[in-house]
Amino acid sequence: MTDGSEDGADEKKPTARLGVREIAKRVGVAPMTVSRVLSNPDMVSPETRAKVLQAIEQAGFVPNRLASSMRGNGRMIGTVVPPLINSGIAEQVQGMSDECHESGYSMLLAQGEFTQEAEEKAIRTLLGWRPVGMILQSFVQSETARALLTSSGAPVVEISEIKGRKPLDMVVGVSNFETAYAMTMHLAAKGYKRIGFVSTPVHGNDRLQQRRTGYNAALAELGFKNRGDMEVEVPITAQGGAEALVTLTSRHKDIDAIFFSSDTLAVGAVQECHRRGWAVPGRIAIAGYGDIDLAAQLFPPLTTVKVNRYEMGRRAVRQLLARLGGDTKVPTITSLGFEIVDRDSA
Amino acid sequence: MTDGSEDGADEKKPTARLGVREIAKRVGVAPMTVSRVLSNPDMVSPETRAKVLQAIEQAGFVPNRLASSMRGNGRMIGTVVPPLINSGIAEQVQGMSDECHESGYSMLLAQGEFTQEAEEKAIRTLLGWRPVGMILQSFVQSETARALLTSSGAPVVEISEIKGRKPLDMVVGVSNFETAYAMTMHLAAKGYKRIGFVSTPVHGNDRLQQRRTGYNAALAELGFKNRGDMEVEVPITAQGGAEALVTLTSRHKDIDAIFFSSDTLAVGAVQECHRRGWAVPGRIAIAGYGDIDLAAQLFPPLTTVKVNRYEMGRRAVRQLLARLGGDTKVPTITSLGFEIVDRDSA
DNA sequence: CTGTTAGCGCGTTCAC
DNA sequence: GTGAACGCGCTAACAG
Repeated sequence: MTDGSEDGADEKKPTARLGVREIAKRVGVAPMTVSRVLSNPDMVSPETRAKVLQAIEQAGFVPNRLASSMRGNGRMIGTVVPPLINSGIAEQVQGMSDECHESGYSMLLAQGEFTQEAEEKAIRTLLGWRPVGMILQSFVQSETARALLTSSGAPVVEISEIKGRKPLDMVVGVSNFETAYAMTMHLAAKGYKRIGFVSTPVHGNDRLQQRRTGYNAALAELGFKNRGDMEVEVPITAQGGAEALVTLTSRHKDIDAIFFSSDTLAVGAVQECHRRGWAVPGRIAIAGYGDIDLAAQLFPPLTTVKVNRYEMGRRAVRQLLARLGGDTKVPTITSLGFEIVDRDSA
Repeated sequence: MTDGSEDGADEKKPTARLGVREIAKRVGVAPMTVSRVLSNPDMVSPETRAKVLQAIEQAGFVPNRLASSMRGNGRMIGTVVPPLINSGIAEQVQGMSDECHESGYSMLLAQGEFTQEAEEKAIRTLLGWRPVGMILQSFVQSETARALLTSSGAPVVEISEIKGRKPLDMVVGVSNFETAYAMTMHLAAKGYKRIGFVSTPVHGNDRLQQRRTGYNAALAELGFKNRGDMEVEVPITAQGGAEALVTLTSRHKDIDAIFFSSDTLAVGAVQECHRRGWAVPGRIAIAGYGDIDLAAQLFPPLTTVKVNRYEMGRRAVRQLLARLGGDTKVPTITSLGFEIVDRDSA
């Protein structure tokens, strides 16, 4: 049944499946020895080791990590992220990926901006692979998902808002409230008195919610007015930013500054200003969030909130690995700093 | 040894590991029945099925895909991609991811721009997970890696240059040669006579190599000169684009157009022009590649080459799945179209 | 240092 | 429609 090409003899099937077993047979040692060469080379005598390694090389043998994982030696980290396009998430993924590979782990990726059901499904799928740890890009919404995560026993890092809801396990992030509060105050300090706020849809996104809250907290403290009419939600595209600018400036003739919750939006708005011949910040000041690569090069250079997304990704993985390494006093919450980068656009 | 908390009695360990076995026991059926409920529900009587599903739900059981994979029922696709930042690759990843999840597959991601050794290592790691298929973002360089891939038996899609080296298996992509040739001709047709070319480092990147070749082929056909001094390589950042603009314009006072191999670079160059008060395209024309979201919103709107990266990602996965589904006459090469988007910057 | 034994969770015969 | 037994590739634990 297996292969009809050779005689029925039981010797030397040409297609014998490659495994530690087969390698062991070829070298004349026990499978366990091969396994040790792979994971604890020091426990094997140099000569044996050399012979085994050579056989492995020559056979093109790649150890089966599925089997290792089943025996409790998993090296996979599962992660679910929002859409990569325009969002700055790409840098986080890069950071996670770099850190993972440097430590010999692989990264399983699931994507989507989530309804509770979709989030739950993604998490369920990931958990099916029995990852040794999970990294999520926001607080988990669904109760079922939280239960699943907990009972999986895998450590979890949420990259999210630092304050607020009780984390499932560990959190890495910045206080979005603080950043937005700080930027709003910064704009006020520079003399702007009518400050608008533009973001992508906040529903179900605790980071954006906190930014909006921070903005409003600052306004309240300053005694500035906002009956909700200083805020707009748009899709995360340059066009969205341009449209928000139009909406807000036509709604409020005297608006003098707009704080965008994403550099992508801010860049779009600046282009719209050029198109209309409006001076930035003369006619209207523009501030962004994220400090993307383009921000410093933009004309005029963009005032923005700098958060080190790449580092956030790395940290998340590092915390996970520390916990896995048995480090019992890994911090539950890691708050990365941020910076208000004051350039010319505001 | 397993758990010291309960009495030594052999009944009802509270932490009995959850598997089909355990679910089966709770419902009072055989493990196989549970398995069938999961994969071939129709083979089980409705009442039994309902009971099983309920037990699964209530226990929070997530089937172990590692085990399924070991039995030849894998649902994982491995992929190695260049850095996500600024590169437009994010859209491809999004496309792959969407298509994967819609079809019930998971995506294992490895990253890096590659030396041969790094590429080989990444591929080896991925193959360790026994993916049912692999998607690579360029032609595989290393002979060893090619051998590994081949002997793994997994179908492979290279997202790459369409023409040139013989593909390992399947290819999805555009002809970068054609696109660059077309854009260069387009610029010439609009009257530009001194056309420069800027790209990120082409070494080891067949797509960029083909773009440069296409550009040069067009120049030659047009009778335009380029002794290599009309070309510059810079990092893939907005700043890189700005610097390339400066380099090229100071080297050639009469240069009248620059074709950037990436929109990111072109956007940076346009900002530099604003800074210098140069009219675009009056003083110098700028063309990009990729048609990123910002391109259409840029001031002035960017003339660029549009390739549907998201769709490329989806197609790659679809080809893989078609092959896996037993479709024997899956095309080996899929060439997606492209479009010269003529806007105002050139 | 090396070999032996047992079993991870599931799918797959092949009987009933 | 259902169940029992075996094996996938690897490795922890214990001998030798």
